[in-house]
Amino acid sequence: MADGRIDPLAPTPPYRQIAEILRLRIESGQYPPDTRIPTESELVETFEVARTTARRAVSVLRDAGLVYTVPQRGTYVTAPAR
Amino acid sequence: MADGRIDPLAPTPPYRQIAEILRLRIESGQYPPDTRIPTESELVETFEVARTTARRAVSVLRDAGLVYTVPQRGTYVTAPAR
DNA sequence: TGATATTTGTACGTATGTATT
DNA sequence: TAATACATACGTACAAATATC
Repeated sequence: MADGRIDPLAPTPPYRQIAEILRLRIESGQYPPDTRIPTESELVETFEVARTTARRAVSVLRDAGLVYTVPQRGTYVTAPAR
Repeated sequence: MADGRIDPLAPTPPYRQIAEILRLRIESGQYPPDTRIPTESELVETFEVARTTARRAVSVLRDAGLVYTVPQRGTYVTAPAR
């Protein structure tokens, strides 16, 4: 599940699969620092999950310090410390 | 809202109010280390909130390291480092 | 000025799975 | 065989702030 799709039946729950996919995109530079990652609605459409699940995936990245969320704006990739 | 009840209309959301109440109980010794705090169902009944909200309150304490959850057992007060 | 759309925040209810007691 | 308890997921609704027209 290296990219694009998740497996709803896999032992790893969808929210973690999505978090992992997004994490890979961040670390690969596909989502550069301070750029916005997909909105919750976009994640819902892309991965065909409920918004709750999409939000939870994002919260994993936020807890990990990989992204930061600006209310009413979006979620952005954390710029590395310099 | 020092104890017992929450205000669903207060600017501080219910899940944070509940977390704060539980935190006060822990820090006051009402819930000693390694004892179990109320179950999700008990929190639902006590504070009259949805289970999701009760879970969320507990997750705040868990993230803060104040409690630890044992799946299928319950959530317990973290013993202080010695 | 006003209306609309977008996006996140919060909360509700419900269902199923899994593990323990 | 229940009953208990947490984990995950679904869908839904409304609020608040922002952006856009």
